[in-house]
Amino acid sequence: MLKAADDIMDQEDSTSQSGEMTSWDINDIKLPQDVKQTDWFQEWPDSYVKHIYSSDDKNAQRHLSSWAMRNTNNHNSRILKKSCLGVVVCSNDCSAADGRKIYLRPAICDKARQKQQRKCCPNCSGPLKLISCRGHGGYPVTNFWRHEGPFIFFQSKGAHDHPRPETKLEAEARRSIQKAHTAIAPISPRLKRCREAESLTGEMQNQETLPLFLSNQENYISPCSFNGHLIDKNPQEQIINNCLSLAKNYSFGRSSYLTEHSQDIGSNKYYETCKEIGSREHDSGDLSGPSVCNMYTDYGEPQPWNKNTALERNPCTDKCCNSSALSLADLHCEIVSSQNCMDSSIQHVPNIPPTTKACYHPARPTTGLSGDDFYEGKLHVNYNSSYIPSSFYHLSSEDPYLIMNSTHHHQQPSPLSKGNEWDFEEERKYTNLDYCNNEMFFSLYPLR
DNA sequence: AAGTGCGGGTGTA
DNA sequence: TACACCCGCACTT
Repeated sequence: MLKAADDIMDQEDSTSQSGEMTSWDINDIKLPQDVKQTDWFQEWPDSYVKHIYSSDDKNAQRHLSSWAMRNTNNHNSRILKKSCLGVVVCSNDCSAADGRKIYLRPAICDKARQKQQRKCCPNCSGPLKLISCRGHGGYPVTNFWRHEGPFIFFQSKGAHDHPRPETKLEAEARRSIQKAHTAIAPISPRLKRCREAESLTGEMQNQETLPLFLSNQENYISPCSFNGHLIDKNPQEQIINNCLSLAKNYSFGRSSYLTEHSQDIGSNKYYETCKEIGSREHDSGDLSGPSVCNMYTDYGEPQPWNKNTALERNPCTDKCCNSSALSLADLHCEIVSSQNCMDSSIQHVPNIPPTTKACYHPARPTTGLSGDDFYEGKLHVNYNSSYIPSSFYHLSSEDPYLIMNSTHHHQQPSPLSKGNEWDFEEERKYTNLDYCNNEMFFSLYPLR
């Protein structure tokens, strides 16, 4: 049955994302060698798809997926096989205040997953349950990875029949948040138990429990440096620093503009506004803070469970933008208190509505940020050509991202700018915006 | 602690 | 034979 289904799907899916013929199967003795174009990494591969990634693609190297995939032994050391674990939901089918359901990421480790299912729902404290994936003839969807020369071949079999769990990043982020929160605020044993559950499972994907770490600056009172160096080293500030680090990694680029004008993303208006912001900050002469590059990409096709995807880009044009140059220096933040950091000053930004699909441009160039950086949440630092806060472009509207709500902006001189002057045109040159035109959405949202 | 990859082993169709 | 799945181990994060 599975074989028959696969055969049908293979026939239907004759081309890959980049247009390469996919008349191959992961089990073929010989895979295509004359691949002219590799695919962009797919964060949410679904259905019977095949992709050919460059062996330089870090995400592909690590066989990453935002689905919760566990290793499956297929007794073939040349082909790595992974199967989907599904999604963890609340047995009570509870909803958050905003109506959204709880979709937690199953722990990959068997032991951790068992432990996870003994915990309670972070929303209603009800029991959690694991919805197994049965999208491949009643069995879990399987992903196959095979490294062949300069390429990494990927094949997915089956269509996920369950909602998307939170991403690994989100799960990790919330674990950290929860640890911080737990450390800051003493809690009741019951609440503690639930928070432990949240730490294990990641919290629900809703606006109540995925907080924004950095709030309006008006609320801040005590400063801390934030480029890996804390001014104060007391535990509370350590926690705050962690909190901010997460925000740094996950939230940059979620500017208020982006949030408020998501419908403009990808438009000339968006581009011009971003440019204007850059110019305004330059004019202000405030070059002490970081510059943040917002790059919105959304090349994914609507998914059954969520209509937006991230990290799905076209590689053919990406190279033209991969030398983006921006600087990110110290992030100076001010914090009212640890509690405010975690609670009152925390803000959620609504999901970017489906209107962002308006910027779906399969053949358009995007950023030079690799998906790898998204997963790692680290910076691209290449003083030859780039210095990029790299997690910024993960702007999948599905995810309850953390957004930096910044009303004051700093700007750090680009290593490639002339002296201390902000030269957007120069920046644009280095970032190949002329090539990318307005496909690369570029904004500067320094933080104070 | 959890994630990841590998590989031995078993059960089923 | 192919596939799913369990388990333990080693290594990484």
